[in-house]
Amino acid sequence: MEREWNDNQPIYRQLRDRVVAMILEGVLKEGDPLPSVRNVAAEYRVNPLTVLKGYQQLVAEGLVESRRGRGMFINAGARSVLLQGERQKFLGEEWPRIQAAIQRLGLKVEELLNGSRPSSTAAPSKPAKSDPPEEES
Amino acid sequence: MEREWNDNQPIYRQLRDRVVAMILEGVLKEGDPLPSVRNVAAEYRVNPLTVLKGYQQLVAEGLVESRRGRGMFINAGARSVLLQGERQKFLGEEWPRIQAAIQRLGLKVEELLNGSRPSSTAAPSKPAKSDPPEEES
DNA sequence: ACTAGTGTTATAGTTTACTATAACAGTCTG
DNA sequence: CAGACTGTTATAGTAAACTATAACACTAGT
Repeated sequence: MEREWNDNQPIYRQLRDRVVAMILEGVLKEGDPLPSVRNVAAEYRVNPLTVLKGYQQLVAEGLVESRRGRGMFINAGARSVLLQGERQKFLGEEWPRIQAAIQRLGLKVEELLNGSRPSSTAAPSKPAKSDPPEEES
Repeated sequence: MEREWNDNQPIYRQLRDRVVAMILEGVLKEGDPLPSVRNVAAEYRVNPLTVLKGYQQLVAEGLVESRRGRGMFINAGARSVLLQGERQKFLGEEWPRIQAAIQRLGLKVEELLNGSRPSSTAAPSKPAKSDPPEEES
């Protein structure tokens, strides 16, 4: 897990998203306990309240159940619910935006979807003026 | 132009992004004036200060020049600088995240390339349990 | 000079996200 | 019961984003 935060989004939501990702990836299975609020807070150097807020987001979505004194546990069916809901959200809200951005930048969607698996430090050095969309000065 | 705001990101940055998009799309050409701070503020029902903040972001990036009493104007070279910088940012920061999400959701390249130009009300109804990645319970 | 259009700055208040510190409330183990 | 884990709530403070209102500074047209 990464220990750093993205400026674009509040920590508690990023936290929620990470748990969601872990569920989808199968790292966390249904019935499993989430790492404890205090543990996460300590490990990530973040306030326990912030962690709690992220977790309660998941409770509110019905993905996780909280049992006082025991911990927080992933509900049955969480994964398939997520798979469906997140898909819809992605296809309906994110992907269109992303696609527009790709087009604006003169990039090819197919190329991105096919050939690209940049493991980590993949900094493409200057596309060097490839194909600017129309130019009608 | 849309009149609505995304909760995920501060308005001033969304504003900045829209101008960037307009430059890339050629809606705004180099030398053109940006719509005035007060106009935008009025049209979008937003505080002039918020608009200014978005615009000054562009000034700080060297994309736009501000001339007191005249307006704010798009600098020469803005477009190509943008094309390069935004590409790098996209490929380096956004795309890896997006790709991970696509994989997690088990989305298929065809789904993304085909069905994804929903003019408005396009709600895909239940992908109906297509292909969950491994299942080893 | 006046006016109406630009960008810019000042003052001040609200809301949200995050923080620190501390206490409360259950569960389980010894 | 004591102690060590869980989640939860309370209190209070900081910083960022946004807002309302108002004034200042500059440019251009009349």
